[in-house]
Amino acid sequence: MSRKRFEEMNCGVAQALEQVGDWWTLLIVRDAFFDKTRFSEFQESLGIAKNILSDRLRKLVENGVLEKERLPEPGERYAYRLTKKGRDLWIVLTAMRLWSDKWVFGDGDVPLVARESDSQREVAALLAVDDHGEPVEPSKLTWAAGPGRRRTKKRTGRAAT
Amino acid sequence: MSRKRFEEMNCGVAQALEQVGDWWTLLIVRDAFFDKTRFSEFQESLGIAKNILSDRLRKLVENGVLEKERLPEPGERYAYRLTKKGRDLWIVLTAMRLWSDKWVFGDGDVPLVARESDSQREVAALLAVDDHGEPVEPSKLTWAAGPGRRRTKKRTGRAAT
DNA sequence: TCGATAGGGTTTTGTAACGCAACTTGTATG
DNA sequence: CATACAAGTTGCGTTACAAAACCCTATCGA
Repeated sequence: MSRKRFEEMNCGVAQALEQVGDWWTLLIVRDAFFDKTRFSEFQESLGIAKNILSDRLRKLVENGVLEKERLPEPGERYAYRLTKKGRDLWIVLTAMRLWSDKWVFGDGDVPLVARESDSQREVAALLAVDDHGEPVEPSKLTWAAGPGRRRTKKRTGRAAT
Repeated sequence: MSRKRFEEMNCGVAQALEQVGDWWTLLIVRDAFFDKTRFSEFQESLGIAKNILSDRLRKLVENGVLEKERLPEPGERYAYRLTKKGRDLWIVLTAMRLWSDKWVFGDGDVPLVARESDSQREVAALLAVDDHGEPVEPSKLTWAAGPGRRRTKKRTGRAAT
């Protein structure tokens, strides 16, 4: 049976998974942040099968996360670059990396840090802020329906965010 | 052959994917944030097959993201609750949700918002900060090797973060 | 006490997705 | 002309996933 799709789920997490929730996709995006642009660069770096890489790159381009550009070099050479939408995934990757730093690697075993290039200050955490940039206390957060909230068809009640 | 594992990749993103990068896993965690605790609650909410749910819950418990508690109720009743490690995934879910709000739903179609319970202030963004809580400029960020950085075995050079 | 019901799974079975290797295409270079 | 390389495509075998059916334990109701 085909893998279940999350498109119809009225939930941002599900939608993000739909576009980048694949095993390889986020790693390709991560490599793109490291200025990798070429098919062969992704392939070597990730050890991914070529047909899988081909498929993922195509989907990423379709979804507007990457853009494909033909290079003026000899032969059929392409560059895959992050779009604005793709660069906005930076925060997702950072959230995952910080979580792993804390819970998988632990202090002292962190393999990679992000720094502001001029000041060399390190990104230590992500802070939730409101629309004025004022911090919001994470422990006090609750969820509420937004303007685009749909009821699901089957159950009238609570869940199925 | 078997799906490639990312355990050996010395990269936080890969490690996070290894533990919660599955199609269903993050959605289960999301439901856990909505105070769902019971097998049947997850199943109804997600429409997931019972064997898959069983498998994912087991792995989440193994990885310390959820803990399984036997309830004093009649029958074999269990509650699955987020551990501290699991609750720390809040930031990852939020990052994905905000990304989708911006790039998939768009303004006005956001299905869900997070608010501080007393002030009702809405989480509008995530801000990268250094260890003093001072904001870091995202556009200026670069990556650097951390203390736990390993070289990969096969290629001596550049990549394989 | 015997069946019905419910939660929380396992087993079975089919299929889609994955992974590998081999092949293809287009363009340069020796 | 032969070779090399990038960027795929094709074919094929295996695996993991999904759906449905089944199972086990426990309580409740008659």
